[in-house]
Amino acid sequence: MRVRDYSRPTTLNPDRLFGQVAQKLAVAIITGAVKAGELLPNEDDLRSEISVSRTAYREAVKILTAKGLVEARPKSGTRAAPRDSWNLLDPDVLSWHFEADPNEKFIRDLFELRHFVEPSAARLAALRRTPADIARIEAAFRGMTENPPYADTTIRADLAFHEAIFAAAQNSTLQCLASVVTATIQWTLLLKSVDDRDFFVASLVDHEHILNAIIQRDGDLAAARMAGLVIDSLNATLTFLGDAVTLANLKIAKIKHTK
Amino acid sequence: MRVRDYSRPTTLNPDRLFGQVAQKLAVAIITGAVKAGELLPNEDDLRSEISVSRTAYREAVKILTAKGLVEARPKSGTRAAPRDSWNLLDPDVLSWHFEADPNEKFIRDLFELRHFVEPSAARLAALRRTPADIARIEAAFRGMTENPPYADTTIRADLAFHEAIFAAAQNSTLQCLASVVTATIQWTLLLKSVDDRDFFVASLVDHEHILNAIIQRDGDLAAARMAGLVIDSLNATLTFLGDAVTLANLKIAKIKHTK
DNA sequence: CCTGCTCGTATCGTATGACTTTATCGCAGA
DNA sequence: TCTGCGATAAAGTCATACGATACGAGCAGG
Repeated sequence: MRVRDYSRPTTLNPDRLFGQVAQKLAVAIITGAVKAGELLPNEDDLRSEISVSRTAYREAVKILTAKGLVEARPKSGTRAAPRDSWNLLDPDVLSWHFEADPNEKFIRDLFELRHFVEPSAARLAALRRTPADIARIEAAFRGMTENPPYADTTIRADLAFHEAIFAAAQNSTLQCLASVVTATIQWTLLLKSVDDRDFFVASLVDHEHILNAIIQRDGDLAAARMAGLVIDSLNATLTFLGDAVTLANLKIAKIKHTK
Repeated sequence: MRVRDYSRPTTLNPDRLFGQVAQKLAVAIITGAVKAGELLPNEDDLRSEISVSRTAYREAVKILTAKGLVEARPKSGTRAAPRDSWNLLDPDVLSWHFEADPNEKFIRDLFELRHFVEPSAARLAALRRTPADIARIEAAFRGMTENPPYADTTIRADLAFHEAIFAAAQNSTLQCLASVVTATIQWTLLLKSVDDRDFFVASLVDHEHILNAIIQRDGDLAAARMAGLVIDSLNATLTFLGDAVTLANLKIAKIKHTK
């Protein structure tokens, strides 16, 4: 899929071997290429894909185990785990989903969760923000206005805007959900009708309103406007999601966009 | 701390060597015994604690890396990561916190997040529940009423009650936050004034109200009553949290309780 | 023919030693 | 003082070996 991944490098150094193996296996599980049955036999995998040692393979499996994607039992083998035991909120698991065909239910679930959480985060941010928080949010907003609509720096600024709001909420556990928000934003960028200037401008206005509400310490307003922004994003995303979306469509869309 | 851990065995087979090492290291990081600096040198740890091979040690480190607790860089060493890069919502990370002194800010954060999320989950459950969901929630509720107040089975039923509600909400990503709820419940049991019959009875009534609201498909009511239950839990928990709580106090409290 | 026991095999867990890669730090030279 | 190169330390990778055990196949007995 080769989606530009804006998430900071968390676990999987893509240049490290075990990270590559982990991602490869993870994608195989997420796409459903490997169901909830046996994993590709150790040695077969080693031999066919890239010849890696048992060490690298096992460390990759340990990473997947830690994220709930596989269950290794002493002698029965290493099986892919059922979906409801995956740590779907793990940043790596979220980003691995970009390598698979878009799953409409999953994306809807993500937006639903975001819709529950991010307005609350905005409310807290309005009530608790420090001057430093304001500065950080404003800086991110400036990054969105001073760069071309869908440029790389603009997108990063957008993600930084939302992360800064979560940080301003001063709740360490809530902050872990910022990765859910950034994931939905990336899904929107990927799925919505491309080069949509109107959407961009409207989104910019939404962001400004949120920023102002936070500056004014108006928690309810910040929450309401954040909720509105989430709804708008979801709608923009769903324009594409209605049809059966596959990697093939997406590639076509991206090609159209670039040329 | 030796808290009875009610979370289902996720990653860390406690009988497996790498799991023990991972937990030991994780607790050292969470308690702050290891700051955001170097980890205990590889060989030292191997030699002093339990002599484990490099294999086991490295696999433990990989688990911690996957959960964001440590960052391993080729030459600079394996350092404990700053707290804001931990996956605090990971079930294992949550349960490892029970091995450390209670951190009031952290527990408040957990409750705050729960207060944002669980009422929404209850609302969705009321709107989307299937007959099977109802049966599951009812079974859990019966488990709470038909057993002695703070018995093991009762506590498990309590946790099952909340998990069943999340399941009924039919949102895979939301469901991952059920572990946050179960963690707060365990913190409550650990911290509140023990053998508090009044609290138990009141809690039982709250649970019944929530169950009825879900049966009646009244989303708003279910959400409101769930919010109330969360607030009550928090208050019961904070009666103890006001003072400086240490493992020592807790042990005393538990001893008092048992004799 | 069916049941049950035993043994072999596959696979994970653990251990060990050696070699490679990479990034940091310090030294030397400009 | 600044620059750059090399020594070095730690993680990463590989190969190999052995132990333990769950599962299944095959054999023996009813």
